[in-house]
Amino acid sequence: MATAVTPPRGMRDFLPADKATRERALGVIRSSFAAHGFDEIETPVMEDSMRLHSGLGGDNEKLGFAVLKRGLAPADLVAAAEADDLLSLADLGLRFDLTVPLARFYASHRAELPTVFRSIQIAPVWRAERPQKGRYRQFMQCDIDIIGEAGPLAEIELITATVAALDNLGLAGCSVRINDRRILATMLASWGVAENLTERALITLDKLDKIGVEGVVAELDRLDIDTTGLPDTLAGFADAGWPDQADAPAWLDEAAYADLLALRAALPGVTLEFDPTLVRGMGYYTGTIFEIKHPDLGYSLGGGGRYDGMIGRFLGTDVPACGFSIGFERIVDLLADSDGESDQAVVLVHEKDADPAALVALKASLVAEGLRVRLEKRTKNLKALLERAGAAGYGRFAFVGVDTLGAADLVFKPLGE
RNA sequence: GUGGGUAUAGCUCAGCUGGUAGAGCGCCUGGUUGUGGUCCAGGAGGUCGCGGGUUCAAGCCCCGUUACUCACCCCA
Repeated sequence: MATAVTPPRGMRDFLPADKATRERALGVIRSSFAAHGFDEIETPVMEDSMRLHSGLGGDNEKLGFAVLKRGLAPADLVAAAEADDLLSLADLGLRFDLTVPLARFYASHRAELPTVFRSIQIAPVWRAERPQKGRYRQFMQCDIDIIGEAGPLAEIELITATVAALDNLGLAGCSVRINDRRILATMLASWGVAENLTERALITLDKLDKIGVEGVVAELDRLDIDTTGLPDTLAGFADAGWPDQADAPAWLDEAAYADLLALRAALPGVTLEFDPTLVRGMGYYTGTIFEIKHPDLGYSLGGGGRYDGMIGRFLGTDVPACGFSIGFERIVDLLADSDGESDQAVVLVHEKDADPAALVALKASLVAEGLRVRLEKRTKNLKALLERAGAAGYGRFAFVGVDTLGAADLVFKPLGE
């Protein structure tokens, strides 16, 4: 049974009903973004291996699928093994996100793009992770990015467009958690955390809502970080909300926090939650970071932030950039499968020996009227056939008999009875 | 990378303390119905994931392995 007819691990086939739901959702997201002035681009699914492993992808770099160089000889394998550098056998890799390719794209086409470029990317990415619920090895990301805007307008436009897309999908209850890398940096510095431990400390801090204050303190202790007084500070995070600026805690970076307050004021229709423990894994973020939270899920529906340093890695001169990504697979898992039957889609049930030319002519006349038409050979079990057609979105059916000469002779009945 | 669960017909799953492989749905055939979605009868379809072992005898017990799945880590 479990033969090799299943798709590759963590990757999926989509049946017609799933595909229809996905395409509908993609259409909503695409048009929502476009309405807010973003323009869609496309880049190759592979990038140069060196570029993917330039240190910008954080831990995701380790999860990249590498593509072997063509024409490798056994001696090449031996040499790579001896040098302990297997990655040298690959010159290409499948992209693990859409941000690194975008930075490459922008560096390549800057002259042809507007000063402030607002991009849409809706495309699959690949990560060699262990699959589980809501996690796949091939998945769609829906990214919008604004390149060339250093001010808060970028964040405001990104959050507005993303929230609009979620609203248009009918997804209720989502909120946006927000923080700033500068706040995190100042916080850790105020605790006296050494530079080389900040990454580890941030990962630990990120887990506060899962392992609690005691868990975080214990992990930080293990990193040899002085945790005196920390339990009180961390406990305060739980119900911190938006602290009063005049009465701000000592660890809070005032300038960065003022920027966040300005964002909140500019986004009155959006549920923005300030969360000083929001970290996000990507090392390339430099300023604001945000994540979409859904009350029913333990993982985020998307996220993003400002990455002002990244384009400069490819271009030589720094260009400010900020992006927001929707995790399409996690969104679509939440959407109802409400395909809905359409009266404009009809099924013609005919006998096995019906004349093909007559059937197709009949069908063509209905198609010309704007209907969607499927021919079905009559089976012994009509009920099953009709139920499947109904599930596929067809709303009516009619029998084609020997006395059916044209569309006018068809008697349509509703499906889904 | 770590840990748990599962693997039997096309699909969903039963299968007791080891003793000749089962159901429902779907599919096919004949009849019934005759503007038809009903019902009746019959039929096809399974190396029980794969490889070893224990036993007179293994779908069931033991070891290994692969795949799927859930959780952790991390992430969308």
